[in-house]
Amino acid sequence: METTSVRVRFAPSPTGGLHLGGVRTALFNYLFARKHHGRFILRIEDTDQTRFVPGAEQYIIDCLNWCNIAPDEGPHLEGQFGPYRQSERKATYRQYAEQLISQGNAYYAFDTPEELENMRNRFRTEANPSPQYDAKVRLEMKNSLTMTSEELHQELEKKTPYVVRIKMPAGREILLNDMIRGEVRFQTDQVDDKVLLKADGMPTYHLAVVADDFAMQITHAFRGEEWLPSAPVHVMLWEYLGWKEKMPEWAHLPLILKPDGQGKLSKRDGDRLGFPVFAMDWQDPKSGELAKGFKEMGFLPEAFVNMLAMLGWNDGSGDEIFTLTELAERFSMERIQKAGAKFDFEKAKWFNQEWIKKATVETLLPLVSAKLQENGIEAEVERLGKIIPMVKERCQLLNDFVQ
RNA sequence: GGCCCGUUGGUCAAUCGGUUAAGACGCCUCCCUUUCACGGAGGAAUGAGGGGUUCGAUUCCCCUACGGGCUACCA
Repeated sequence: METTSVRVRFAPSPTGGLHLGGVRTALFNYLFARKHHGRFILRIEDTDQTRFVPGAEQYIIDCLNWCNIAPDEGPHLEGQFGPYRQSERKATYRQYAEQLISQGNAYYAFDTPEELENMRNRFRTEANPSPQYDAKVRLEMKNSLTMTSEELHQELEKKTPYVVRIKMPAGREILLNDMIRGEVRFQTDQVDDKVLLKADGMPTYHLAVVADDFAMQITHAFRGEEWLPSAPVHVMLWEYLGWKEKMPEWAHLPLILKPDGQGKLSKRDGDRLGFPVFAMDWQDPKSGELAKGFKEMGFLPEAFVNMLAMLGWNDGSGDEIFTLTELAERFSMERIQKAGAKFDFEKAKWFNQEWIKKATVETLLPLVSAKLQENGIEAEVERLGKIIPMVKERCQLLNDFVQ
């Protein structure tokens, strides 16, 4: 049946440059789709109007194209599951939020930011530094669970700003079967009543992923490990909305860590240690600040993608140099590492060197001559064609040809 | 603090109860080479700690330690 075919999505927010971890998530989605002859979808999660950055969406598409992992469906393509931009699906989210409210699985909350702050201050103790809006406190807050229906109608009538929160059930255990981690269990009492619909009418990530993964018939949902703690919210939503049988299989990918020290790799680490963390150059339209990309630094896309695939995954053979097609053939979620991996720029350069050695003069020639031109050097094609094979053995980066 | 995830050399990592615990990057030594690189031959370097289970644990279970993530009307 058609409906059982694999559909996966890469769902970034258009908030800036495309980070290594983001590209790798996209890559694993792509590889999985190719391996299973499925569809790879790009969905733009632009629900946070305050963080929206113009140009970021096109930039993401450009990065995927450069990496040769172009999506099959997306905002820039035809597709029967659109729109592929969440800002354009706004109406559907509200509809689901209202459905949840009428079912008693969600509620209106009128607490102002100040009131929330007060609540946190009031409940904050040494033992509980960050109090949550959960079953214990929701009955003390200003929401449709604590108001009479008259009060509720009044507030709604007055157009008082509100959010919609999920009502997490009490005393339940939620079991998540993660393709990488196996069974993960959560107690519903430990998770708070997350906001589903914001005061501006936009959904939060939580509502949007579930609604869209359902609408777009996503069969396997891969995302970074930072999402694991909110997975129980998503599972509850799939259940509340009555789609539990259609819930995708989850996989939470390990993080890419700083080469030194600890923690997630950030753009700052790249600046500090002298390597890029974005796929391509990214210029922030506001500050004008330019962040270097692997492409501009002289990486071949084949090498970049190869390197990323091997960061947290291997096929068990010990081989390391693979084309995208070979990767797709050998790829399996089960062989993805559970622990985060420290990024090693030296190893990344080695991958590039291997790919430069493998590359033919024909593929290198236009790239090298472009590099030379960037540096104001004009070179005859014929001469270049002779020089490249002589020097490519000693080049780690495309930029090394310039010297 | 709570919840969740993780832990094999400096780094990426193989091993799916029995191995002299692969391989790669980096590092070191030597060879090749006018230099660098490439290539070749070697070398140093690893199972966090403690309990179990088992004839036998890196591998399975528990505890501890350590690391990471989350704890927003951000994703």
